[in-house]
Amino acid sequence: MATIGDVAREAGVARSTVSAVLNGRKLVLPDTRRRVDEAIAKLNYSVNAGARALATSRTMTIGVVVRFHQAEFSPALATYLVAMSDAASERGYSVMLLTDVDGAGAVRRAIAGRRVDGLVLLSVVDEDPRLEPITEARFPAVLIGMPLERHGIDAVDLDFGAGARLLVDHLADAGHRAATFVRWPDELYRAGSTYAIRFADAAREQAAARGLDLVEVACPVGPDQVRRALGDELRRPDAPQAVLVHNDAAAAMLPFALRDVGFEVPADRSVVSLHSADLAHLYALPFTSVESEPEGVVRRAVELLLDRIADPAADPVSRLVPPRLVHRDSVAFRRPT
Amino acid sequence: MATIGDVAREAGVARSTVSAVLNGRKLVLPDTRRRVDEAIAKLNYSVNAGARALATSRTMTIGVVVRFHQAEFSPALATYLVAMSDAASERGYSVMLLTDVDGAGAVRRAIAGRRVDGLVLLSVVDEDPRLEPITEARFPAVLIGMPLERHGIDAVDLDFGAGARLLVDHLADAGHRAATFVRWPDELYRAGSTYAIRFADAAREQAAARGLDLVEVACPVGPDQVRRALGDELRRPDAPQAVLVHNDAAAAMLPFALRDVGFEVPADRSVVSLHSADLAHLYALPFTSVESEPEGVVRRAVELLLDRIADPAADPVSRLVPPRLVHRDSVAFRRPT
DNA sequence: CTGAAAGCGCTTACAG
DNA sequence: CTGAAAGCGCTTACAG
Repeated sequence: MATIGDVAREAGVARSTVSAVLNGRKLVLPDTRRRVDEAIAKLNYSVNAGARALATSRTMTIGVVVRFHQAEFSPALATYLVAMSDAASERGYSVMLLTDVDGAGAVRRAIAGRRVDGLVLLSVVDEDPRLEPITEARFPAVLIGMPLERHGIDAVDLDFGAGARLLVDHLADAGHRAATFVRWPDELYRAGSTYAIRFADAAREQAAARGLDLVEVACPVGPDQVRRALGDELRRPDAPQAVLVHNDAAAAMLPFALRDVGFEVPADRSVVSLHSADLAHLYALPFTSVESEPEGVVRRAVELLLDRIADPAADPVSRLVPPRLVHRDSVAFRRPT
Repeated sequence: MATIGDVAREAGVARSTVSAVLNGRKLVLPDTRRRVDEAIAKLNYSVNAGARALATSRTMTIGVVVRFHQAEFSPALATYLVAMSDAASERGYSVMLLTDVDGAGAVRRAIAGRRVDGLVLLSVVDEDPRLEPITEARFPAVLIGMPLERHGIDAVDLDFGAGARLLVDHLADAGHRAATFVRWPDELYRAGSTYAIRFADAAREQAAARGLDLVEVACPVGPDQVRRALGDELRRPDAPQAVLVHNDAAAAMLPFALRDVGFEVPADRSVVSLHSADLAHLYALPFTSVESEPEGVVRRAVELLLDRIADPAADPVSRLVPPRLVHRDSVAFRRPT
């Protein structure tokens, strides 16, 4: 493999001159630049990223720390990772995958080995143990997720609170006065899942404000159990005419549960949901809904991280990505009773 | 951040001595080693991976080239990526994500920038354009997928042919003489999807050998269309009593399609399938089946790659991971007619 | 067994 | 505008 020295020799200039044209610095005579470019092409030269990293102490790679969490909906993870890599490479960065059951250890090692310029943490929860090594080293990082206590670390996430309000308003605007709120299992809230908590809190508050009665149902785990639980709930004689869903498994199974009990949407039930965009696509979910925005969230995260790398001392920033309501005619208008 | 020089000074030895203990070389007096270890602990030193890479010309990272393919079942991708990272880090390697619509370009750049010691290509198809830059540079790489022409590149994949034979045998052993073969859309075969082709070829051959009539149904794309197509097929009066599935969307929708037409498994239909392990888990698929083995395949791929990096001149190897049949009582015994 | 020296392939002041 | 020199943080022969 050719080195910068080979190119310099071929072009009859100093290595620093080659470096100058490589880095697009001015102050190189057009003619010299041309000779260097020719030498580069002739030798098929390409700069050694590692050597450059050592000289500049910038690796031009960001680490993405994925939390290993069987319980959650993993299919969406690939979308986040690919989007991350795409967004990063647009800005000249590469992405290194950091997986380890011991997330804090992975973070610590990544920082210590100086293999990355910054970190993106996926699926951040409240009291996330991965935050400590970051604050300790004052290392550039951004959280995807919005824990209550961010310890001065930048964070970005979909605005789940606003999403909940959008959905509740949509039901209330259509004249509904009560809704079944199908939500995640209790464990998820206890585990500090920030999006689940923010959605539920906002949903309750907005429902109260709009005079919508919320009947909460915590879903079990596992497709069959979910389907059965939904069926039982739908069959209840005093069940509300509307369903508000924040639970990917439930959103996926609801069409089947509705069919099980012979209900049509929106004739028998109005349904709104907030769920993963991947899930919606995979199951072709037919509900008016707010969907996660992996590309938007990830793009913001990468922007924030590069800003942070550029200016480590700037004030910490938290960014909520505004949710969008996608209409799919799953809500019927009810006359106020 | 402390450097090796700081440690050497602290311990009162030469930098080369620190390097020796760092790399576990013998020939360091126990006492010296102890002093060095103490200095390392005191300074919280950790070797700079980039500098080491430059000195050794081994980056200790492998690149994974993911092909961006909306049509396929992406949810499984995350499992492959995480498994890859886990397997790599067990061996002291990191994983860099290489995503680019231009796969060949991504490969070329990764090789040129010397950011990785080797490459793993995901979802390889026949005539895959990413192979050329690899053979051209004689760069260590392994394919996940088994294209007809491997150009001397190592490859590993689940043995889809053996999987097909296992399933066909299972039906034939149970006395079935005919089966509906629900397979992928024609485009996938035309696109050179190696697993689809190998499964279909082996299924046909084994079915012929075992006297099992195969009625082929190429599934459409999209959950609703798939479900409808399956329902139509099941309702056909002359349809076989058995169903052989190789199509993830169909496997996922089949339980619902069966319910749509009021069929029980295995009473009304015997079903066997080969599908993604992630899919099986996500939908809790109740079929006797062969499942993809992401962890096994990925682990083998990483092993092969590290072997290749260690010995670039060794003969190319192709490894088929043996499939396992998981029994779920979805096949009924039929008396020979 | 330990240490001084050269080198990995770059970049970046700094003279000229 | 160009080039010689030092340095980034390691490793690896090679003397001693």
